[in-house]
Amino acid sequence: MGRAPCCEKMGLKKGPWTKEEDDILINYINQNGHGNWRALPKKAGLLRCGKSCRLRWTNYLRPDIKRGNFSKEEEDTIIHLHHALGNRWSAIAARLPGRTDNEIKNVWHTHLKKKLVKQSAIPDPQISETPRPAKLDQYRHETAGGEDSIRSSLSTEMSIHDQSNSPPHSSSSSNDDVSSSNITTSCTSNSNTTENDAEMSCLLLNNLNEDFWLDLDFVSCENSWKFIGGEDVGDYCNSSFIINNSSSISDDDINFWSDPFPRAEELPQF
DNA sequence: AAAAGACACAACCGCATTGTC
DNA sequence: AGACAATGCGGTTGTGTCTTT
Repeated sequence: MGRAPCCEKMGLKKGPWTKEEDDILINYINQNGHGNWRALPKKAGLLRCGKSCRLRWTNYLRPDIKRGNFSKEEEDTIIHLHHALGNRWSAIAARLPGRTDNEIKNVWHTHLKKKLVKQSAIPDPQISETPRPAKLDQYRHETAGGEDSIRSSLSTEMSIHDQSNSPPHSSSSSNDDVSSSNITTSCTSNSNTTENDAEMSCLLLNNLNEDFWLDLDFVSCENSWKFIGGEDVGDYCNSSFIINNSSSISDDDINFWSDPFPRAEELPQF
């Protein structure tokens, strides 16, 4: 009945792996692939459970794992993504080639969380929400009057670009495509907005993460769209990128501001 | 020099999700 | 549709190492 408990069988070894065990596992996987993890230890001659083998391989022995200290850029990326995604370590790891979720989780708990608390003097180690909504509202208020109507260029349902064939909110196509840096978008006008409301809601799918749909707000800028924020997108509200009506956007189009929110003078004039 | 405490990180545990029959 | 197996994921723990007293 139910799932067989891991390592329950007598005689299965636990604890730190020895060099000999590592060598056996590496040699076996290099020759045969890992296939069925549960069956692997028996076939390879290891007194370990399959789960232990899988973790050892994915977190330590895999040849593409990058060892050593995290760079400043990697730390910044983790901080940004953690703000956006929370403790979704595997999703964060997908953005850091060669780093594992376990490693990122450890770095977060041992370094970055403390560093952030120290820097921001936030008393709660659970780094809190930034006061984004007020700033966003202020920015929206400041910019709303200068907008030309976007309706002339929008149909009720408009696709800016969708280079995948997946419909919005479809999440099945890119589960394993963590190496891709493309971001696809589809976009629909918000029927609740007024004629003068230059905002529209966009759904943005980051191909790096299967369910990383974000509800974003954009304002028009000539034939492009300027991202200004959105709901529940964490630090992505700090992002600035332009989506051209005719092209997809890539990671290169995303530039994180260093400040929590863009200052007015940093924004392009529409 | 030794003990105690702090830290870093590999590994484990158990629940959730996905796949298969 | 339901049961079971396999795998993924995040939280937690154990242990070795470093630092402080």
